[in-house]
Amino acid sequence: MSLPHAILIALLEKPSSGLGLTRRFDRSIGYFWSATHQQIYRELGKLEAEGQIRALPAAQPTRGQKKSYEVLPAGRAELARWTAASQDPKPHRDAMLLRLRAAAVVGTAGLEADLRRHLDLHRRQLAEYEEIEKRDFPPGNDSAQARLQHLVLRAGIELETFWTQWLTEALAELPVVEDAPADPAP
Amino acid sequence: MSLPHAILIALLEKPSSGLGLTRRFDRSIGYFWSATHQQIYRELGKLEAEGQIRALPAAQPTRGQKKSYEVLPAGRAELARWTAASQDPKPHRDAMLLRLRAAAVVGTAGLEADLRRHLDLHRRQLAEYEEIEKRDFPPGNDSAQARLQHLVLRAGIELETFWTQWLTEALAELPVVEDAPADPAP
DNA sequence: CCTGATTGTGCAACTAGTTGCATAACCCGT
DNA sequence: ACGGGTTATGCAACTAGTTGCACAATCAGG
Repeated sequence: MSLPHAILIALLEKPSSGLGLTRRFDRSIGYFWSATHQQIYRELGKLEAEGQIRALPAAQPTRGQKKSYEVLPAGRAELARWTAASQDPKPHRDAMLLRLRAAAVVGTAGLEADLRRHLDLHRRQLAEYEEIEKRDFPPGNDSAQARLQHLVLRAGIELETFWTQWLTEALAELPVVEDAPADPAP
Repeated sequence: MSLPHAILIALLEKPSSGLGLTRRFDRSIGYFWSATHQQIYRELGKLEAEGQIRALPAAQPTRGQKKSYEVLPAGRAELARWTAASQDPKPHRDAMLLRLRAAAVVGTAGLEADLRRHLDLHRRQLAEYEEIEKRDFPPGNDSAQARLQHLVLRAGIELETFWTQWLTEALAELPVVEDAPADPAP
């Protein structure tokens, strides 16, 4: 149950509206957590009801009106509690690894195009993270906060680097095995 | 929707019962997909109803009876179709990255113990994968099937390697930023 | 033999995340 | 002042995964 905490972090870093949060989850926050706007609105409602956040006064909080939230002390306390609590790592699931393993039994036919597409997506993501790094973490800024945030961004960068390398290797393996033993061969 | 396909792969590699599958998902299959026994039994039921797999005859398929399944042609075809189909990568979510980012705002108090615990878990996982590599992929075996399976295992090994390095770095950052102190126990 | 642990299968309820759609205001060009 | 795009908020239904429990068969030890 981490989405509410991701939202608390984002709001502590900068109070925002639902859509503002959605945009930030699509961009920089995306390298450690992702969420759709529906999840975010639902969670904002819950967090407000629980007294962990509150809407900043602006005008009527009617529909179609921008409504910004800030974190209350209770929310900060809950976040600190959660951060320090022991948690088991969630099991990983990766469909691309699964598909490669499937290709070992049913053949690699049709796989190459999507491998290339994923490689491209990961390269773009990597480029974007490196852009963020250049912009937000220039050498010399060594405040404790910045170092921790940079560490998290580095994880994103290194994971994307891994995937681009791995997908490149996978593509190199493909042509060698280009057969499709689709049916039970005698 | 990948669990049924993970099961098809596992059954193609070796027909098994529900519990057998559960064990394999906990072990070697775990580096690309994980599932609980309840998920597996539910999915086996569905796959059988759809005619993608069938129970091997053994005795009465009553409760408490071991019941093994094998993949039917329809199942193999569906797996080949799924493998070749274009799929978007799922967004990643990692609670530990989230907690580090939280620590940048609410302090790192209480985090160290769990970082160490995770580091230990990833080291063990890495050792286990390297054991599998030594056992199942000795140098020289260069069949197409083996190369693809090895590639997938390498992904697991390299990801675990990344995490052990990253967590080590994270631990190195901690003492420097020990703010929000309550009762530090050195 | 009976008993209690282990193996093996399974249901039901819950939690988290996704998809599809609805609605309202506001902004801009004609 | 009107029609169409964009911004912003939100509900409802669905899918996937998790948790907690139930229950039958089998097997080992007293």
